[in-house]
Amino acid sequence: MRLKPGSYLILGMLDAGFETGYEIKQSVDRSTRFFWAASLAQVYPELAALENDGYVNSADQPRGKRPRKTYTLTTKGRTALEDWLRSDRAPDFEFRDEGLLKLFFADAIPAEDALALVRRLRAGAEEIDQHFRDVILPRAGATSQRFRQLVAREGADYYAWRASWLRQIEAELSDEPEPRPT
Amino acid sequence: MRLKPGSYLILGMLDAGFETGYEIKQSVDRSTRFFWAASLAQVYPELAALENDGYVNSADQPRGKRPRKTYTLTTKGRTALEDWLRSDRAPDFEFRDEGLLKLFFADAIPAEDALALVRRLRAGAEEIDQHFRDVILPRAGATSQRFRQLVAREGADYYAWRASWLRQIEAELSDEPEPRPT
DNA sequence: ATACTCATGTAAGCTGTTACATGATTCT
DNA sequence: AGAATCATGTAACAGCTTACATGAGTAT
Repeated sequence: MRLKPGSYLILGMLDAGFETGYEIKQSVDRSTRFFWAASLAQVYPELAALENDGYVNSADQPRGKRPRKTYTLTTKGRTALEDWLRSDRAPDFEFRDEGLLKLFFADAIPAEDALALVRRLRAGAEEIDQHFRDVILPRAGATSQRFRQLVAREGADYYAWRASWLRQIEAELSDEPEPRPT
Repeated sequence: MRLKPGSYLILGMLDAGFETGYEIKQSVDRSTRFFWAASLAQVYPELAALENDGYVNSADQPRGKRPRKTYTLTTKGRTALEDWLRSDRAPDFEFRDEGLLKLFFADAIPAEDALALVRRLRAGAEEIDQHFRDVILPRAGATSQRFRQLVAREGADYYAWRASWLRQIEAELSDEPEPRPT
């Protein structure tokens, strides 16, 4: 099996000490989701495939009567993770940002509607910025993992930058009220 | 049919004056690809579906013996585009950035390998930054579409910001050489 | 001549999503 | 008692990619 970025996400989370599919998904939602998301329906089959190919081992560790399956990296899995981190293959990047797409086409609507669009995008960016400052940064500050903190700061800085960029556009657009017909 | 962001991408490109599937794909590769990409095998069937549902009309306009099919927006299509631009439904955003994912897990490898990773990411960001300055910004400057210029500037500023962010991380990591065993 | 660009499409397959299905444990 | 959280999976479908297939026009 050729491993894809999502596979490495799981190997990395296991290496970081998360043990079950459920925990991995939680951790993803709390940390990597802004640059790499995953759903449970992706995590469970991927764990099974990774076990099948010898990258991870599993053990049944029920809590009471609630079934629970913990996974650990095999040597092969750990090596694969390190090789990926060291490889210089150009990393995938794929951004799908519907907000920017709308902005790109905003010449098609009247200036006041375009201004409203910018306002909505600005509000959205501010909300995420706030979330980073209230939730994600403090949580990252609590770990000792240096790079995890770094990446959290990157996200925070990006959304702060984006919000301020949109505020500026908004100001520019507001300052030139469209010429009203007399 | 429920329209997805990719459908609006096509409606927007037609509205902007691009006429054929081939031209739309070219324009996407030159402009929106950094925040919304599309492949030809996506564009052609989507155009057919949009025509089927009355959002666009097509006409055969061969160039010599080379077949060529041009599309134009119908009133329904133009209205759909405007409604989308005006709607306040929270826009999709999905970032998949393998570089940041690697960085996030970089505590798993020795400091010097992590530094090499940062260097590679920095070089990648600088390359895209350069591409924006050499190719995308000048091209956008040539249009009269204000928002198109704005979005190009956003992309350029983002990659410039990202490159400088990575340069700073690189400097910080370089300044603390790992304690060598005596 | 040869390679590149213009131009349109199909087929097979991979990836990922939402919704479905189930049930135990803990908190209020 | 009821809601939220823990926990694991499957099924159907949506969306997109790569590769295939074809051919005309243009520039070197």
